[in-house]
Amino acid sequence: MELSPTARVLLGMIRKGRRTGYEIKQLVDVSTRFFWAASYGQIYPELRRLEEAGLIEGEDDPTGGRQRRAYTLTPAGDAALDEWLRSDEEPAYELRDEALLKLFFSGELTKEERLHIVRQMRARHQAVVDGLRSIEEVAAAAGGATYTTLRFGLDMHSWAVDWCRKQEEELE
Amino acid sequence: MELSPTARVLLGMIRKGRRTGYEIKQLVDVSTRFFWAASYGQIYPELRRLEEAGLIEGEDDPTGGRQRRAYTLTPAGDAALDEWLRSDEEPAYELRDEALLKLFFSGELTKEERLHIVRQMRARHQAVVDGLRSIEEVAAAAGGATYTTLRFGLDMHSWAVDWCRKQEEELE
DNA sequence: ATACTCATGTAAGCTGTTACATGATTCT
DNA sequence: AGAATCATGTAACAGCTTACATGAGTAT
Repeated sequence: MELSPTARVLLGMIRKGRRTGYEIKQLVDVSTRFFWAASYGQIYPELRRLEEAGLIEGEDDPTGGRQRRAYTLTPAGDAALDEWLRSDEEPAYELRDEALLKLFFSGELTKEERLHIVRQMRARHQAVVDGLRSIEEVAAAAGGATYTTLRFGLDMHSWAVDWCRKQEEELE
Repeated sequence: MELSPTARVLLGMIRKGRRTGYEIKQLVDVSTRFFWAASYGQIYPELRRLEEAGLIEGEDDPTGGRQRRAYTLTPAGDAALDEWLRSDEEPAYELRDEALLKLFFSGELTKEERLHIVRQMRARHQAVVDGLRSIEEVAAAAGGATYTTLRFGLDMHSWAVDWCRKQEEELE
């Protein structure tokens, strides 16, 4: 059972506990967002597809008159998630960094302009560091693999901030 | 003049010298690929659009009976490239790392299985390091901004390799 | 001969975002 | 009363990859 990119994060989040599409979106935004984003436009249609495929089971669960549908994994969904987690295929890795592209083409710019690009780049990484730090305590309490990945993000973007600073010093 | 993502790399590559679509693809694959990829399916249609928009100028330049079309920047294209390079907008940054997502959801796996994921992740980063090292000498000779960005890639993925190794030690 | 590289291009399909629409509940 | 949050969903569009098609020149 080949899972779509969004299906991977949905199954993973649902295994952590019974979830609605809305809750999954909130969770993604405070945890995997920096290396695996998802939007409502992907989440809701994909939840329907996964239910049709028998990997998850939805149950209407309104709060008052407000509609709500919560999902749990079926045994097939549980197996599909494990199969993906244990698969040997080379995991996808994709990066798109506009600041780096600007830097690549900055050969004909002045020193000040190049410096400006590096500062933009540093600010970008710093913003991610700040965002991750603000949720670090919660993640640290949860501990385990969740916290490990957050640490990776924090350490990597901090490393990038340092790299930019060094670059700025060289240019000054 | 708002440039499409692919247009940015095309204009930048063409400013470095008169180029064909094929040459641009080769160049991208040995330079920006690790932070900004492009495929033929994007390159050729976009070259046509940029010519229609008056940012580049194409000239037929066959080698024997083999068709070939080489492009140069128009003054408008040159200005558009500079405008983008100097713009103040927050540069886009996007990362999609499947290994990290697996790690995030690895809470219910055994230690061996988690170790396997980290090793996959390390191999992934190591492959990029190897790829970049193989072109390092050429880039170092060219020097300047081109080499700086290659160094960033080399240093960042080397850092990631080290991070994985530490993680592996902790798990062993 | 045949395989590889040079060279251009398109069609189908997948993935994703953005913007919008709808409506209920809760907080100030 | 009005704003924010909870909650679901869709339509339009943007961007990209893959696979294929075509054909010429070059190296083995």
